[in-house]
Amino acid sequence: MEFKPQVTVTLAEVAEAAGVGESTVSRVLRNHGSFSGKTRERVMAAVERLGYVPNRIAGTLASTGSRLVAFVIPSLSNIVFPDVLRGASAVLEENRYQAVFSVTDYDPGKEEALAAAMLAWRPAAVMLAGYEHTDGTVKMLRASGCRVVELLDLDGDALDIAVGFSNRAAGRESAGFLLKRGYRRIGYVGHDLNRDTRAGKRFSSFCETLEAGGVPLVAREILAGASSVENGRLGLERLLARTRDLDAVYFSNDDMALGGYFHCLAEGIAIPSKLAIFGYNGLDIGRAMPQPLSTIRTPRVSTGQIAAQLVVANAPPQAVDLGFELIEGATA
Amino acid sequence: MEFKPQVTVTLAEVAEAAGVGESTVSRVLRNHGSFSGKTRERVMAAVERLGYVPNRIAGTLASTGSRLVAFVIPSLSNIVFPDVLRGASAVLEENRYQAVFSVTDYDPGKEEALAAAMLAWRPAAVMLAGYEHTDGTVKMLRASGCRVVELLDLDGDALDIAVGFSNRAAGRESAGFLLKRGYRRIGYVGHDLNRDTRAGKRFSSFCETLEAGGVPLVAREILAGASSVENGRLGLERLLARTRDLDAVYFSNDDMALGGYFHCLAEGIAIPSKLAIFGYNGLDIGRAMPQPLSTIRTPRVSTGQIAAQLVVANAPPQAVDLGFELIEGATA
DNA sequence: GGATTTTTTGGCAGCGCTACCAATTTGCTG
DNA sequence: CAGCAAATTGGTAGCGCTGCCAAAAAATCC
Repeated sequence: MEFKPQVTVTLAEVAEAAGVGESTVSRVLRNHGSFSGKTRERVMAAVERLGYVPNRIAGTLASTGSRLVAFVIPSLSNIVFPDVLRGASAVLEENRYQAVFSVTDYDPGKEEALAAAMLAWRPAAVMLAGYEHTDGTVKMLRASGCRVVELLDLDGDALDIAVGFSNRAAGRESAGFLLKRGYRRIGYVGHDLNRDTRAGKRFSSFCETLEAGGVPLVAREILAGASSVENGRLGLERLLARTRDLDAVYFSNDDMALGGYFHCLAEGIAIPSKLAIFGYNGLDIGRAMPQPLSTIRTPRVSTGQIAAQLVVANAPPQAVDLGFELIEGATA
Repeated sequence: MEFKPQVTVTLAEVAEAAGVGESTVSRVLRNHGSFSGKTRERVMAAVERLGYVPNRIAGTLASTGSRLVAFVIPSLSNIVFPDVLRGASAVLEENRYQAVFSVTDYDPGKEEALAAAMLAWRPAAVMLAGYEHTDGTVKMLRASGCRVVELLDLDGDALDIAVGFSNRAAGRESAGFLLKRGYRRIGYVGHDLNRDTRAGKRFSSFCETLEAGGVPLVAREILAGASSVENGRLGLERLLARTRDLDAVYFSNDDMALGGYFHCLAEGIAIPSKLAIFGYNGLDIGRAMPQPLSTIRTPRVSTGQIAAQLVVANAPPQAVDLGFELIEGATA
């Protein structure tokens, strides 16, 4: 079946079929400029009859500004990014923008290569996670002249637009909450921090806050892989095997925390009396647990929405703090 | 900062700077055709010096075939689709293809509109979920001449390429498993089936198999919203409130099943002795549960990978059955 | 060394569309 | 009905690149 035909109908053919000029067809189709109702009908009839689909590649090349928005994201496994994409894509679709994406696997070098590939499409904007980019990436983005949006981080200097919240503040508040609740032997279970720099920021400010409170972190278990339920479970198991008497554990993410929760369930460790658990992200899943997860709810979808809105509106450079919400839950 | 400059360096400028012709630069950059090592160096130096980024829009227009792959997916909340994108994007990136996507919210009308918008970019292929498309969508895709890949379903006739597995078979095997285990009062908790037609197919063949086994479905609870942990919990609660003595419940998805599991935990309902739970998808989370979830593991990532590989290789029309795996788990 | 063959190279016509400008038609005013 | 403004319309030059072809340069052969 579908092999090579590719019988492309062009604007010129529509114009001829409708008996009008090319520019008239173009104006009607974009609903831009003026034309009579009768002309409009003739053109639309021809479009319909020929099954014409405008060629946006050609249109973009001929005009200025592309209605493409490029996302260069670290991962699709970490639910954060699909959530951001979801928020953004709804807004973009409404405004007839098109989203393109690629995945860096938290590798700054790959980010640079992919950003370059993206720029080749001359997007209206490039959206990236956070502030940690190679010099090459920064230079390229600066030179490109296209809008740059850095997402989900506010601890640093934005290249252009930034939308998100402070991960440091999130770490700080998490620690403050645990301190306030009276926990004194606190541990940490996390995934690879070198790659996920936002998790790294949360962790370091968490530790600082604990120290400032006179209750430094007792132990940590950092797993090489990605954030996952399985790793959370494994991490807590290892941590507890090594360190006795912990009374609370901070997890780098809700899925990790859920894994820890499962471990406690399986081992009969009472939560929170014997061990408290605190997560990060505020996934829906945490609310459905028998004991709602204590965590920080982050504005993932709205980060995407706001970012997209700013791009569509061609807003001036700015940093938008969407904040986050500490959820007390029942696990800490 | 970044406001309007957009100082675009063009191929012609690079050619001039390198003291060679445009086509020579083009050949060097694409590593296509022949040129001497010395020329190569001169060109690369000029590219470097000017910070030239090729314009793929122009390149695509001038050449034939676009290296863009369009995904028209129902949702980004349902983890299935990020997983598919993940598998596909890795393969596409390796082959210098670019992924573009948009989200239909399980709305066939929106699918048609978005597919049309996608086609305007003249992609090499369009990837869609399943076989249920409007006549308009089908006609458009057929006429477009671009490759069409239908994902995650094999119960129907493919337009061109199909990659996935049979949802009917999955429903059948799930039912067969529960029957074999001796469950006799079986219920169902699911999300909106009109929208998610693949879940609908699983459900109907599940019911047929139960009936064939002489043990028809006892009760069902179908929630309006999307598949989620919260809805699973709520759904099971409602189902049990209405129908007593169920001994097993089939959920439309693992996250729904997890919600059901949480409900049982909270209510002290013993699993599986008092109530068995069976899911669908085989998410990682199911393996980390204190009692591993009984479910069907679907090849989500590899569906994306294979689909992308076939497109990149411009393979002939075919249907690829990736199968699925029934995981016995401990909840049923 | 001259004749061929092979490798490199540059020129230029589009790809399908939009932006700009000028030409034409229509509508109104007095 | 002339006279002018406003609304429509068509022509056409690119947008930046690739593909084709022919010219030029280098390599090979007898």
